[in-house]
Amino acid sequence: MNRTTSRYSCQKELQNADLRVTEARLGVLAVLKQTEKPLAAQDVLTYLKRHSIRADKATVFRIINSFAEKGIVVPVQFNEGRLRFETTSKGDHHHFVCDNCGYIEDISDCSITPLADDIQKKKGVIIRRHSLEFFGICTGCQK
Amino acid sequence: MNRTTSRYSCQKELQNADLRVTEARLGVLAVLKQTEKPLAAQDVLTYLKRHSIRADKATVFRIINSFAEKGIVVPVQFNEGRLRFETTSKGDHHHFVCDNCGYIEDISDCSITPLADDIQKKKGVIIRRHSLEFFGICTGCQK
DNA sequence: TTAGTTTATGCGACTAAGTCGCATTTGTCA
DNA sequence: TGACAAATGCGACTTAGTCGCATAAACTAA
Repeated sequence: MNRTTSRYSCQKELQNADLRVTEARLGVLAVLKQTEKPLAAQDVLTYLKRHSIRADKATVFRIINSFAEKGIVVPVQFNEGRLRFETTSKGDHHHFVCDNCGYIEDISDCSITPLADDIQKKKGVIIRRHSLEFFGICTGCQK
Repeated sequence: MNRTTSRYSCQKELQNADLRVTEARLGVLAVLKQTEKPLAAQDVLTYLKRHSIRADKATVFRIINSFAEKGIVVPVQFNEGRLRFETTSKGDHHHFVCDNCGYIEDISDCSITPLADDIQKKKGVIIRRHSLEFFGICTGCQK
């Protein structure tokens, strides 16, 4: 576990977000921070169980929702019938999802910001967030 | 009901897609074609009931899935915990969704195709579809 | 037009994601 | 340390979506 997922740094992050520090919240934050791909609530729950952190399903959902409200995580969806979440600390990026094997790859070299600015000007709306996902076949599944 | 949602044109479209023509399918296709914004299965079901077209929930899901397989509709997701669908006849476009009132606006003057091409080349993946949604506050909710 | 085959549908049961209320426990701060 | 507010566990619940199976309807060819 590196600096950004240490217990201490997670603790500070929760406090900065005005959230009480609990075992469950530390665990949820840690797994979301140390995992590459966006996680569904069920994945988080499994991780917590494996690390002997007691937390109910409802609690995990409540924690994730509170993180989302505070802007610590954002929802991501891959047409799976459930939401995934990832930390905002990863910065603005997008995803490629393989339709065949579910492989997820981050796409970071693709800026949408100018497009968003353009839309804001033309339509008069305020854009706070966007989601861009590409679906197709990964290199492995092409063989 | 105009030319593109007439019973006859829907009938032809189903036949072209190699799908049997049934009342339920005609109804689902018609409502998806004549509605501006993407619809959830429940919305379709409500429309069918209102038009006295008898169709079970499972049937509607099966119909929508078969349409998606044939490329007649594509899934759209707004972080709602359910999928919406819209006809592909609307062409490549994206959406702005108001976080406050749920208002949906089509964004058509925003081309992602060059970006997708770029990613395909760089990463070696094949991109078949993408989804781009903007979330924020619509003009009405800013007042 | 009809008989026969294939496919779609209705029904009901089921799963999985996510929510909610309420009693209890835990974190925080004075 | 004690009081209060907030978080949690539990269980019931809702909603999206799926599945199997018997029946009904659509297509095909004669």
